Amino acid sequence: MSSTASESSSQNFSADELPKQYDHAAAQDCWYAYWERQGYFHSEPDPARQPYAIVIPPPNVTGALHLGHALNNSLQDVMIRFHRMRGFNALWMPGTDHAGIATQAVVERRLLEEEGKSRHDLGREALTERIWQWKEQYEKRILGQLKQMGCSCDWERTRFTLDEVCARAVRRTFFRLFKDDLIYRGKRLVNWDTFLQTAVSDDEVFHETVDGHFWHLRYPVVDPQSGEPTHVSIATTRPETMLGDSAVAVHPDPAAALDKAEAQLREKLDAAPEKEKADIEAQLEDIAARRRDVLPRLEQLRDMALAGRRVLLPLAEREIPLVADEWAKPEMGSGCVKITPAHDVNDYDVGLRQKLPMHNILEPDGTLNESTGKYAGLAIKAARKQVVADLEAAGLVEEIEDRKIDLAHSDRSKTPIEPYLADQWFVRMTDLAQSAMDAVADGRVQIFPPRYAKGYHDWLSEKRDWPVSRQLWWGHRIPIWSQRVADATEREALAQQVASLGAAEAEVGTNQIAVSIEGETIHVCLAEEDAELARKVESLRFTREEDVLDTWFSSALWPHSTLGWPERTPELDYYYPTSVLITSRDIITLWVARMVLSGLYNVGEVPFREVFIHPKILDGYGDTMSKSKGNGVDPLDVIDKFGADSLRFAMAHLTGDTQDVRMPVDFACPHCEETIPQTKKNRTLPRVPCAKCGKEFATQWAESDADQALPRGAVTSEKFELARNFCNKLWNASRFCLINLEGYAPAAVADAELEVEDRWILSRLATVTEGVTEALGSYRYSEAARQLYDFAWDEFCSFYVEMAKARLADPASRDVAQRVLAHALDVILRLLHPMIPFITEEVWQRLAQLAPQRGLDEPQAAAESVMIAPWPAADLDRQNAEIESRFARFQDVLAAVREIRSRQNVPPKKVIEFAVRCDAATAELLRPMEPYFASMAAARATGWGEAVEPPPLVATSNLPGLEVYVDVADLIDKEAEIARNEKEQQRLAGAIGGKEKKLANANFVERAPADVVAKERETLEAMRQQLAAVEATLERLRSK
RNA sequence: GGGCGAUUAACUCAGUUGGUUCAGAGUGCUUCCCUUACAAGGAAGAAGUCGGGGGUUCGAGUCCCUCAUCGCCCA
Repeated sequence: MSSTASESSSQNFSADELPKQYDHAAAQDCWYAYWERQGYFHSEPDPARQPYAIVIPPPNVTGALHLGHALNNSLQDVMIRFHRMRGFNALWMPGTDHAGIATQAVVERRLLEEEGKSRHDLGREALTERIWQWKEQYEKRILGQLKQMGCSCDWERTRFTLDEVCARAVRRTFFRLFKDDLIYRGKRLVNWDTFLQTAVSDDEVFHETVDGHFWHLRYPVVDPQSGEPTHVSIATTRPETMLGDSAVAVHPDPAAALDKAEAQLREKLDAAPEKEKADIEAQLEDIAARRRDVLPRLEQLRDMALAGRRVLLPLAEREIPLVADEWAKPEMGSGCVKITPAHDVNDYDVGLRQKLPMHNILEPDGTLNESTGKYAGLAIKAARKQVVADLEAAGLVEEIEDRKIDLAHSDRSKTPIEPYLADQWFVRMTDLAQSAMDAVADGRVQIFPPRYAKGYHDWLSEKRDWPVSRQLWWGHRIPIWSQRVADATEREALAQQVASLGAAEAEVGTNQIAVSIEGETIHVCLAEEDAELARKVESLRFTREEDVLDTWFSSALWPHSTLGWPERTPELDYYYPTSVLITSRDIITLWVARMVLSGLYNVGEVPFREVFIHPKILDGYGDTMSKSKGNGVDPLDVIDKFGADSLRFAMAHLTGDTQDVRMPVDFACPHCEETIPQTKKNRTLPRVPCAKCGKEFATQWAESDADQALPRGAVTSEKFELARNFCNKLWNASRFCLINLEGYAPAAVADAELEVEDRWILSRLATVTEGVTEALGSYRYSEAARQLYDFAWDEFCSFYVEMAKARLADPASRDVAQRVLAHALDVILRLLHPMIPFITEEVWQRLAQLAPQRGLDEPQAAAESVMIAPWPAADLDRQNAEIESRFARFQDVLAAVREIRSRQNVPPKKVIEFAVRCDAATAELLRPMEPYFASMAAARATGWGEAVEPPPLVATSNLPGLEVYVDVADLIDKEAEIARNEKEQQRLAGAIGGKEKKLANANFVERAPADVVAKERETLEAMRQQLAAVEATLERLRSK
């Protein structure tokens, strides 16, 4: 449907050439290619212009984009296009993230499902080769999706977190950290994914409550003396871990602990609502009982612990100490607790406090290791069964309780997490975290909405060291080579050798090689990917670390790595710090904080001046959208059905500053287009019947051949209809303009030539331009969208265009009307372009064919594309409060006439007569609008002013200061009019009573500002007049 | 347990420094209209004790306290 800009020639549009419905698909293909061809997306450093830069939060190559991405990227594109139009040299840096564990997990899972192979069957090289293939496929798909959404990224600069440029930045950063002694290796308890055989971060763990058991076990006391217990009882949900126990703990002061627990319960009891009191009281009784029955025994055990007594760990037949530690809770269970430092987070802390040995009982694959003797090789589940059986045989199982257990699962493999002691590389965070906190505290980085700064600070202030190693094959391999040596002498010798080896090109401790000593281990870090040097290091019997870096390590560098750091490129000089980062709140800590600290560390400057955190989209039930729930909306389905502009406008329209927004989700029936609300029930079915046409369609769950044979029902939302309808409205208003611009001749328009409606629309246009500019400038997207929606629809379409019709038909007034119309449309298109780029370009290009020069003061050639047109400046001289209030008067009277027509059921085509009683000034204002009452309400005015007398049988409408009479003698529904007036009488009487009371209140009159009081008096007076008019009308109606 | 958000019409949401006739929009619903830009439209209508309670104030949807419910994050 679109003609390209290049073939622009003056022509006229007839109604037939322009479809009544906007064809989004055609416009999208045409104009995206055009923009790309013209090079509008590309940005080069240009010191003469001010830069505006955004780096994309790189989407994971794990899968296709979802609605959250659509939101995130729509908002970025709005900002980029807005600033590009404002004259900034705008760069949007695109790219994707290798998403280490997530991507490897997906590929590994497919490998297992489709070929029955594990990654070890393939080997490192072959597996990463597979993942690269996956990456190529998805990167292409993701970038294609962004293009379909209209994103104006600089594709020539597309990066990938694992490409050479990013790799170099990662390598250099790691090396610097290493050299600055900010990298160290340590044993830590990590969340171990036994399926993927890697540590996962806390953020990659989700908790689920499952049915489990609580095993109460007995450990024999070694050589019990008389009066001492022969056994201690402990309880566990994971009995197999007892093989790794290092101690049994009892509280050092059980009496005090019970006191404290009791005090807390009492406090809770006082505050608790009635229904919870009984429960708390029961707990208090339990504590009292414990004080009586259990406390003496615990104190005895405590004394035994202090005396260094031991218990015998069954099965392992190992003696372990009784220790006194506060982790043991006298108010719970037996009051004693087993301590397994290598396999429980809390126990790990106890282990450190009590200096206990840490017995690791697991192999990385989740089987028990050789230290467990006869259990070695068993998987956890089997080992558990065997351990329990053996303990039962030994008579050491007291009781087995059923219990709900909170079990951590890996988000990646969906298998249970095992706490596991492993060697990990860490980044020391103390100073780095502080630098990132300072940057936000002193405003170098501003976060919007500001409340999110708190979470950022709280998280950073813990300054927890960052575990950066991942036991994966997909990622940046850690550039460290290590070797254990026998003693200090050997260590010195080796260090010398490393030094000499580097000497040819660089020296140890310079910018190529760095060395650190950890006990008897020497670590060597290389700054560059240098196969030659690496070989030399390896020839000295150093072996390279197998692990790769946490994905976030490379993402953290994104704002400067994409600009070429560590090279000091012109891009880095010019675009860094970037302008804003637009992202969602779940990665403020994971990503934003780390970008700030690494930017400061590497470049010495923050990565961005501002951060905008946008809401998260939930479905109508408040659930997060996800494929696994079946409530995920695919942006491509939305684009297909509603168009990219509708998707984008809807995204902007819902972006306020709340933390999430709800979007009720529907199925779109492929047979009849009907939307069928999605319920928690039908969203998991393979096929769903349409509520309207009754035919069935398939969902994402369709598996059987029969189900898959059905046409697929897309998941969408009715929320997009608002945006689609708006685009269509804009299209049709544009269509009207295009059809009526025949013979347009650009010329300056003098103020004297302007009609009331011209001055009104120009005044409103100035205000809206100002408002939208301000709203976008402060990330108030929904505000900007709403202002534009209301203005374009309710003011431009409903009034200005309607009123232009008559003027366009009259040769005497046609020219000016055309010029103002073209100008107004021009500004509206520019204001809307950042949100709805395709349709605005489509119209812009067509408009150019009829009206290549536009503007009122001094018509000028329009830009060749709206994308590079200048952002409208608010013409504040055109703002005119008097015209606006005068126009509002007209709108009120028009609405009153229409309302009377409607309530009296006047046939649409019947012309009615009306008169308005008002003061002379108002009459003067309204009289010139008479033609518009004719065209917009089929009403002929018969009189204006104070002298107007109501006809005998009349329908009325009372407005403050004026009264509208419609002569409907031949068709009046008298009773309805009486009823309506009585209701109005009541309402006014009530309102007047309230006002009178308020004004009689001395407090109000004295303390409220004078203008407020005066206003109140005025309205009271107006209301009294209205009441009098209503009463007069009633009297007339009743007397007839 | 700590922090943060939300609670306004049947649904999804606006409501910017407390102040006019301020309780609004879109969807849905009701009535009418295929009127020469637009039925993805036009004209009109019904519909809400602004979650509960307390407080500050002449005046509270708006500010403060508190409770309830839902949700998110952190430990």
